[in-house]
Amino acid sequence: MSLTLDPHAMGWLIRKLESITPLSDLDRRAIESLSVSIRRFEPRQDIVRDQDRPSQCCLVLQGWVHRYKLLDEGRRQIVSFHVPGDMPDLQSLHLRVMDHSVATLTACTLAFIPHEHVRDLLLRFPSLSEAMWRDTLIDAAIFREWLTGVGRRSSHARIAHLFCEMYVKLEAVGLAKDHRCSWPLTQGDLADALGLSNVHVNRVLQDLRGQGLITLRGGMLTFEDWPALSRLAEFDPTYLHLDRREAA
Amino acid sequence: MSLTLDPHAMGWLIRKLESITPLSDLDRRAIESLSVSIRRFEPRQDIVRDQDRPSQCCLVLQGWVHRYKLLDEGRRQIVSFHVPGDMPDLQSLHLRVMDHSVATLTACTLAFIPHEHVRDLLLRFPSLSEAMWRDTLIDAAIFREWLTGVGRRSSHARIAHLFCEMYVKLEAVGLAKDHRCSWPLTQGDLADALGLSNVHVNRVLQDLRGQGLITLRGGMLTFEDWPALSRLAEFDPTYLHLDRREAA
DNA sequence: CGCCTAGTTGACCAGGTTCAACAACGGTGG
DNA sequence: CCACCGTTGTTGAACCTGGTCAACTAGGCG
Repeated sequence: MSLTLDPHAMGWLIRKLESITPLSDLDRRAIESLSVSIRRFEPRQDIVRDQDRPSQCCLVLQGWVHRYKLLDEGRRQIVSFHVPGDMPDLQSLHLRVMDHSVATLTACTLAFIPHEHVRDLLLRFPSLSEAMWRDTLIDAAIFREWLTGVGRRSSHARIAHLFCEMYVKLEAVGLAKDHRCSWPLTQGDLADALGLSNVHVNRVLQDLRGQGLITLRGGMLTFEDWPALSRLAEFDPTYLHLDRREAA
Repeated sequence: MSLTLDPHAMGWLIRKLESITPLSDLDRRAIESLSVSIRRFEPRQDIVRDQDRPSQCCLVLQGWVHRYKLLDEGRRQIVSFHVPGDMPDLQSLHLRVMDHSVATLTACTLAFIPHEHVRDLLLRFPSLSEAMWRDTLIDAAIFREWLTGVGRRSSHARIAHLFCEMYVKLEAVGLAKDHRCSWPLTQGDLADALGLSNVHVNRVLQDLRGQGLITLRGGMLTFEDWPALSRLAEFDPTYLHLDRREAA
């Protein structure tokens, strides 16, 4: 649990930031020089809780993480999913009190970086400050898209949309290709993210499978017909604000 | 339309930022020294459109503004409402392409500040950079709360929650008190913000009026029973991250 | 006065929820 | 190796919140 230098761990963060903005060699080296402490977590374990005042940020190295809010009578709203490279509570840097919880979905490896170190880094490297601010802005853009989905999209489109979104995010950091990716969410998780009941999620999934759009089995998701699915979802990845220089 | 120095205009921004974080004299004077161009807008006029690449940020000086996304078949999702002191497209500073539109709700007065001036200001005053980053993070926190509402709250609670939220925001910049505030939204706007139909909004409003919780007439909203309404809404203002030093 | 927008009402309808029971799966311990 | 158990997934039936459509009313403004 001591602070260690682990350039391999920081590689995830570099790759993630480079998926949304260009970094200089200097930036990369600055990130690599961060001391972090690495911790393993069980599946479904809280990392930070609503009302906490964290003094460090976490970086996902392995596994999936989610953020959620709890309401009365056990109602839960999941507000985001995170994969390696993401810093799910970067915001705690400037928002003292947590207004939601962060927890693992699968078994995870996380790196923790004290706020002071991050603050120091950002003061010394304004370009990194910009990159991380940008990251939190993309986070917000995804919230807007989810809000739009829950507010105005059919249950079919909502589920399809989340599939597309996560695939594109995973692909951007090299964790998915060929329209296949791992899918560790339960139907209950999906329901709580999309404002549906788990029964209904189950029925829509069967329908999407029946239409030959996806295969979902054993924690693996395959897009059998990406064009049809993304059309059904009205999926337009602009809101993810990826920096696709290679696509030019 | 020329750039002018207008400390009075910038007063709104100062008041807004001070509602969420302390500012130094230096910070305040730096903001006041910004050159801005002031423009008036008609009600329901677009300010920035989806897919645009704005080169300036706007600051609301008068009136209400909203942000929205358009889907097929005329479906609309409103993702936020903004009041004087807010900078609804501050994010465009780091997100080149708009993923939604910004438009007025009422007649408005807006100040425009070129991105370069803002960038320059933030580089010279890291504390302002922090304050504005924090502002965008609170923006995101509000998205999360809306998402939770649309996903998991009843229509009654959703409407009540929005009433509470806007009142607290207005009160924080001195635009509301005594549980009364102006309310320029149509029932259709409310519906598109909350993922409901306007017919249903109409019925819920009548119900809230019937229960003696609110009065809503002639663009004026009165909370007749704040405790009951905020309880119904499960409203907890933590997510607004206001800096309530005076409340200590 | 007349027009346009916003608000209101009723009747009908449907997407999605709830409840309850059961099946499939994976991991654990005997 | 198998029996057991908890979790996740699946199914059916009844129900209900909220949507749709269509008509009508009330204000606000030129």
